[in-house]
Amino acid sequence: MNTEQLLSKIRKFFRTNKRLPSYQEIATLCGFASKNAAFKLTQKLIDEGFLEKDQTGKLVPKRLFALLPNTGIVKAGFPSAATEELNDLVSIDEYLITKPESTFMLTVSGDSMIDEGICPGDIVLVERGRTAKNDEIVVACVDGEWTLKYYQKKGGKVWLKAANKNYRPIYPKETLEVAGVVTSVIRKYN
Amino acid sequence: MNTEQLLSKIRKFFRTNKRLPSYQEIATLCGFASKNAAFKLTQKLIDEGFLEKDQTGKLVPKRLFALLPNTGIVKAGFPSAATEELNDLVSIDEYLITKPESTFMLTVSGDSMIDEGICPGDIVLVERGRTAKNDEIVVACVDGEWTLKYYQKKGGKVWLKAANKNYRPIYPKETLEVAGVVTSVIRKYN
DNA sequence: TAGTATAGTGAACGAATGTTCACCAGTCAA
DNA sequence: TTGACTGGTGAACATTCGTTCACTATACTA
Repeated sequence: MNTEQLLSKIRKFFRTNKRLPSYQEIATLCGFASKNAAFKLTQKLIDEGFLEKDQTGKLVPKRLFALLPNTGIVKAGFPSAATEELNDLVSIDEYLITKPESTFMLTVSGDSMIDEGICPGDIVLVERGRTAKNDEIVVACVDGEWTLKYYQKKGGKVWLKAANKNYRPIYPKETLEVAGVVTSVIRKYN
Repeated sequence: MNTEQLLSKIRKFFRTNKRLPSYQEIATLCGFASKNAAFKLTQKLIDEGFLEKDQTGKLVPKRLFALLPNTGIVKAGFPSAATEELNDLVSIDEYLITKPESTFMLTVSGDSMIDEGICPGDIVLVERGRTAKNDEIVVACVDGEWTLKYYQKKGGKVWLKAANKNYRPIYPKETLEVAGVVTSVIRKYN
C-alpha cells in the first residue's frame, strides 16, 4: 500500500461518507490490522501536503472535495481512466467561490448578455460589495429595476451596456446601484 | 437558542472547519455548559430533516455544503441580508454532479459551440458512458480528433453539428466515438 | 553477510466521542 | 395551585479517538 492508493481510498470514503475517515477506519479501508499503520501512512500524505490536521488531530480535507479530474484542453488529447488517479482534483465550490460569505447565486432571465455567453436560465455567482471595474459584468438596479449588464464608467459618469446588439446602453435617470460583480456563470443541462 | 440559530452556527462551523462539529463543540458554539443540551437541540434538527447521522452517530452534512443562497430570478426582486439565512442553500458540486465517479471536466478550446453559449476557456463537465440523445452536446472523437459538438442521429447515421454558422456538420469518415455527454458549463471570470 | 530502511503488528495511554439518565428552573395552561 | 412542558445542567457509561512505543518480518544495500 502506497500513499497514492491510500489517497484514492480516502477520497472514495470521503465521497460516500461526506467526512474524512478516522485512523481506525483507514486501517480497515486498507486492510491493515493496526491503526498505527494507517497513522504512519497518513502522516506521509500530510507531509506531502495532500491532507491537513485539526488542532484536535482530526483530518481536514484540503483539495479533495468534489474530486473532479481537470484534464486540460479538449483538443490536446483525452483523459483516460489512468489520468483520473491524478492528484489535480478540484472542487467546483472551492474553485468558483473565494468569498462564500459575500457570494450569492442568481438565475438569469432575459437575453441581454447572450453575446457574452450568458443565456436565460443560467446561474450566475455574484460577489457582493466589490467595486466594479470597467467592462465587468454586474448585477445592478437602475431606476428601480434589476438587470445584468456590463459596467461602464468614464469621467465620473456611469452607465450599463448589454452584450446584445438589440439592446441599447442604459443611462440611469435617477439611481444606479451596483449590487455585485458576476464572478462566474453556471449552466446545467437537463 | 432555537433550531434555526443552531443550524446557522453549525453551518458557520462547517464552513470554517470543513467538517461538522461534535456535540461538545456544538455546546461551546451555543454557549451551553452541557453536551446534552446540544445533543437534544441537534436531534430536533435531525427530526426536521436538516441533518443526518452516521451509523457511528457522527453528524453528516446534508445540503449545507457550499452554502450559497439561491435567490430566484434576477428581475423578481433582490436578495437582502435577511434572505441569506434561509434554508435553501445549495452546493454547486452537489447541484451539478450527480455521478462523480463518471464525471470529469474539460477546458474548452475553439468557438464551435459559441452560439450555445459555450466559449473558449469555459469548463464543461462531461459524464462518461451515457448514451447521447439527439441535440445533446457531446465530447467526441471523429477520425482521431476530439471535438465538442451537438450529437445528431437519424436513421442509424450519426454526425456532429456545431453551434456556429461558420462551421459545417462533421460526418465521420471512419470512426466516431462519443466519450461523454456535457452536463454543465462553468465559466469563471478573472 | 551484516546492516539498515521499510511496512506492518499489537498493546497501551489519556482524551474526546455519542448516548443515557436523573435532575432543576422557568413558563404556560387548566 | 397544580401539573405538564420546555430548555438547560451535570454526571456517568462504554466506545472510539489520536498518538506513542516496542516489536517483527521483509527487502534492499553495502
